[in-house]
Amino acid sequence: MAVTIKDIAKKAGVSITTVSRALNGYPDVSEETREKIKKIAEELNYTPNSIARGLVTNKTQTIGMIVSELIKPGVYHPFFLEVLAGIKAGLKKDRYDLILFTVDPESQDATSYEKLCNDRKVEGAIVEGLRLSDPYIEEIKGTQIPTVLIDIPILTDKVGYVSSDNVQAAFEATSYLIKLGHKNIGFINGHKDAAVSFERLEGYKKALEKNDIPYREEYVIFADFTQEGGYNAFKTLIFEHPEITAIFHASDLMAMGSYRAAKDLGMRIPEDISLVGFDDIELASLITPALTTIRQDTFKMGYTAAKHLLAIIRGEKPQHIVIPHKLVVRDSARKL
Amino acid sequence: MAVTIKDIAKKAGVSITTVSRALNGYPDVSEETREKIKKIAEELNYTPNSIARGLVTNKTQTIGMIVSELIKPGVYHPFFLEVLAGIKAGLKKDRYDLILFTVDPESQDATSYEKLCNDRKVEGAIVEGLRLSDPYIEEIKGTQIPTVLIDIPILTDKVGYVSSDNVQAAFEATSYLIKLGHKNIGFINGHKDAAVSFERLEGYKKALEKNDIPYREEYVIFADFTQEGGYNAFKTLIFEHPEITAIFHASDLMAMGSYRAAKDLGMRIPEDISLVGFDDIELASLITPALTTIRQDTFKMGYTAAKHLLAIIRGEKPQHIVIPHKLVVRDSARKL
DNA sequence: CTGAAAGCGCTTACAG
DNA sequence: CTGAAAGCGCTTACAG
Repeated sequence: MAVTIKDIAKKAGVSITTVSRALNGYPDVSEETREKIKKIAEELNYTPNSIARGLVTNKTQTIGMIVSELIKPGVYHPFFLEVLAGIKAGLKKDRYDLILFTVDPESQDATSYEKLCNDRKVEGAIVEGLRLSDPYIEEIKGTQIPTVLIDIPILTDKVGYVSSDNVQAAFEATSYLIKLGHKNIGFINGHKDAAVSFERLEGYKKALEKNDIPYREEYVIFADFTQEGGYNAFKTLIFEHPEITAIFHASDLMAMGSYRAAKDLGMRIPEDISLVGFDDIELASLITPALTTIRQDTFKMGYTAAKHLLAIIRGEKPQHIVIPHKLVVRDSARKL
Repeated sequence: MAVTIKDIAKKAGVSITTVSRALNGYPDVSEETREKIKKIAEELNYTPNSIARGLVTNKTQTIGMIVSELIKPGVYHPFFLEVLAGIKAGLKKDRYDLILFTVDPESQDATSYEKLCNDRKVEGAIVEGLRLSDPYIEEIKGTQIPTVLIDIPILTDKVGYVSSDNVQAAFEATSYLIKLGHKNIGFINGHKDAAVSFERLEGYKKALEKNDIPYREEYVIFADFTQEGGYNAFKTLIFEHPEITAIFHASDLMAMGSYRAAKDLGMRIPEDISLVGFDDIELASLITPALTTIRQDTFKMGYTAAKHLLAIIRGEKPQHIVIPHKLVVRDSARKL
């Protein structure tokens, strides 16, 4: 039904070998023949069968994107879309296509990471949103499939990763609060199943330390990145430690929870409590008062991840690539 | 390198034909042979080469998802993620994989719809976010590729679509405002490049008509679904028609723009102006006052689109499938 | 510059 | 119940 090189060969009166070579731009075809073949291909509206080509070249021009818990309100998903757009942009020039896999820890399908990738013969994969406890993590550490992770620190001879400098970002956010005069600063962190949580905690501690403010473990709550989690954490923090005047959050969603909790408790932002978030989701600039937060360049993360994956596929050495972030100062924190 | 049926055949001392049949569950293989082959396949950690299979069966177990303007703040993208999750869920049982294509009108790549699909030999496609003026629209009307559109009304022998009942939804939203006592009701609509805009306008008109309220064209502004668009439209509406007491919006994002504009103008919601949105994005329940809006079951839209596409691929007749919506009453509209 | 042939890893009549 | 063979649509040494 679909037109093949055989049809073109017949019509052009040449062999399929020549057709293949002409169409693929090999130099050893006379210009005349090439032109004729190209014209016929055009006329017949020929589309090469990528499946057949894939079978022989063992290249599929496909990379896999593996996302965990796609719509659960989790770590990365507020900006999954932008990362995705970045990836697509990064793949475009090399004409790679993207096949999307979604997994979730509960029903991991008993499909191993390698199997997932091999089934579809993807040439490499970008992985996002995996929890540290996910079995895929261990597998990826040992895989030979070119892989780039987003926000998950694994570096082997085939696996690299892209992330913000979470330590530095948290350091800046906390330092900002300190500069405003705050000393009793709470930290509503993400869950312990995300690498970024530990990195951000480290940055938070560093900022305190640098300013000679003692670290108090009870000022830190591991929530789960969600609004609900932030809501509860805020209440706990404020009830148990009313001396707290500012809170840094490891996600904007949790900061939103704090907004709601503050409102419930009759506290005003930033008059009664200063808040800083992390992510700069759309909401952050729309809410009143607008949220001061860390903006990650998520499009660039995706773009860079794609480009780096392509490089690894070409044989380059995997790296950890850091994407710049930025503290966006708005109205949710005040000078003490 | 990778293990093939040949390896299994050799090890089992049978032909590759038998291996293929045993592994694919054909009945005409002795249980004994089947068991042996299965065990060996397991041992060798065999993964069938889907490319090779695809070449011979001419089935790829792949469907394409085509999204336009992925990260431009557009019509559908606030809930792209949920639709996507729904699609993945709908595809899961039949073990179809999803390949994601992003297109945008400006750089349509000169790649036709058919070409896009044929290149990757997808068995069908789900299309979302296309503008009515997109050239793909015309192509899709004539395509033989099984296709399901989201929110774009095209129905042929191979193409079906899934949408909310936008007329009814807009009717309900407007009627709700009328029931609260509002008579001068503005409508900030989406752009004219979306089918839903016309449907929602129709529903708005119908509600007015049913309640003997004359339709006034100047109360309707076609914005572009974005926050910025809503912001400007709100100001225009309020400046030119200060008698307006309520505004229905064709997207929550535009309603957010109205929130901001109202604030700038020193108007309180809902005391001075009642607002109703459309979509029920996450923001809607988080903002103060919480936004009354139409919730679309976007996960279900995706799920249904996927299931319906599979049905079309199996030869069933395409349909227009309506996904139920719901008016979610919150705090942004008051009784007059 | 061009073509015949082998082969990628499968599936599927066909024959036994 | 099993196997030999053809074929899916390409690419790529190899030979000329």
